[in-house]
Amino acid sequence: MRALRDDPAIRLAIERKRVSPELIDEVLALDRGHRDLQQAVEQMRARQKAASKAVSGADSDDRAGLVAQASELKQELQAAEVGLSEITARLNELAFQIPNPADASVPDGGEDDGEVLRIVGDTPPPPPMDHGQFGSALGFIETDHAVGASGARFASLMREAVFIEFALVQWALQQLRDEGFVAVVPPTLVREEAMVEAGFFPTDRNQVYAVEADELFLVGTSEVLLASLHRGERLPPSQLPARYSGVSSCFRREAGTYGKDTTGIFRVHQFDKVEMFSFVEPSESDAEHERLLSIQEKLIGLLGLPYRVVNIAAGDLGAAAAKKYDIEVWLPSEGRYRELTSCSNYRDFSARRLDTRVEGAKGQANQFVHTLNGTACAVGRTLVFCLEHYQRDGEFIVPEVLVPFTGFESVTVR
RNA sequence: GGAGGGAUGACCGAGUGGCCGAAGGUGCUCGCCUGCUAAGCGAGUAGGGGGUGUUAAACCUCCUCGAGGGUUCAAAUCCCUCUCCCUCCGCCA
Repeated sequence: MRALRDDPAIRLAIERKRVSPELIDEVLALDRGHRDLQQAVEQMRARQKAASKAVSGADSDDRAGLVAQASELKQELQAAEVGLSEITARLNELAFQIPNPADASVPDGGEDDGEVLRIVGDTPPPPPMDHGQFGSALGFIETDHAVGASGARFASLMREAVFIEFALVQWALQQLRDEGFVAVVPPTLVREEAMVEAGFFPTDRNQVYAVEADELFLVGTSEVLLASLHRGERLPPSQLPARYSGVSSCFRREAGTYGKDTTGIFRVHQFDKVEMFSFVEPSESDAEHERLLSIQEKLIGLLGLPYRVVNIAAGDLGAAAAKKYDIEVWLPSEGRYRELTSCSNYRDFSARRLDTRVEGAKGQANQFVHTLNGTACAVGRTLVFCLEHYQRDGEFIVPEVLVPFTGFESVTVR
């Protein structure tokens, strides 16, 4: 990453993510200074080592003098090392704030500047009830007690909704198994280290719940654990691509969203999600990105939901993503498209932090793998869309593909 | 929660202050030998950072023996902290 300091294109790609040029300048300057100092320190260390080595061969007459000499070099070395570690620490701190550069195919701009790639399906008018009202009427969504026990943005799913929830999970997992994904139920509490390596900290720290007493963090997505599956490993090329599907509850503080989506369960602190994660050869990551997207489109298509695909603009990308597609589904009660899934190519951003590499061909250096992730099924939110699109005269019709898993075809308001 | 034991290269395993980036073995690669197979013989075989170099080769240098810190002229080896694994006891299932 720092090796790409000389490529002006990279710099531009980073600046498109709304990073101040001053930060980049400072990092580059620090880097220059760091390397110079490192050279100097290494030379001193080499001399010191040589002096120290001379001691072992010397007989007792010379010994005292040689030790004194080595000792002196040691003093100088230590002084220089202090300077080096200071500059290293500062460099690291700043360098960690530099996001993954945006891909060339990513549009400029912010939240509203995403490029709509395609639109699939019709946009029906609002149903009689929005998903919250309908969910309550069906006895699917219970918030009163949940708010009392846990606070705003928490809810219980009840009755048939629970079976629909697990039907979605089961169905999605089976689809992914057919696509070659290895299913994983990972831990949802992780150490800080895991958050950093997966690329969430420091940037998204305020979105994460912390369990202070044990210094653990509740994951916002199973991606964190899936990423760590090959941490520190050098994979033989034959093991790639490696694809995993994770199921877990996800916890998000949703800081900074006060007043948004306060009705129903569109935006809650806790939800279940089936996630896809791929480790691939660097040359394969663009193709894999399209592949993950096509799986998402297939799943949403099978559920019969109308959607559009958006290529997210540079300023709206997270730190780790070089490129991201969101699939937004039409939410009839609001008369607009709302995000259901997203799918990112991190390239080697988190692979560097995780130290996950592929072995190079004979004589070639090992390379960092590329990692990608995408939502297969955000269960709660999928239910939201289904509650609006499958509302027929006060009756909820179970999407056809889920019926084998639920064992019932519809639910009537009681 | 209490008491011990451990973590070394792809793997097994030696190594209690300098000659250790690391014996030996297995595996793997290359070569030889053999009519195929097995056996045998010889050689090679860690990763990462920085630098010189037009790419590559090559070379220089530093770091890495679970992680981090300390002692020392010198640490795989001594001290401290942490993580993980194993055994025993307790506890809960």
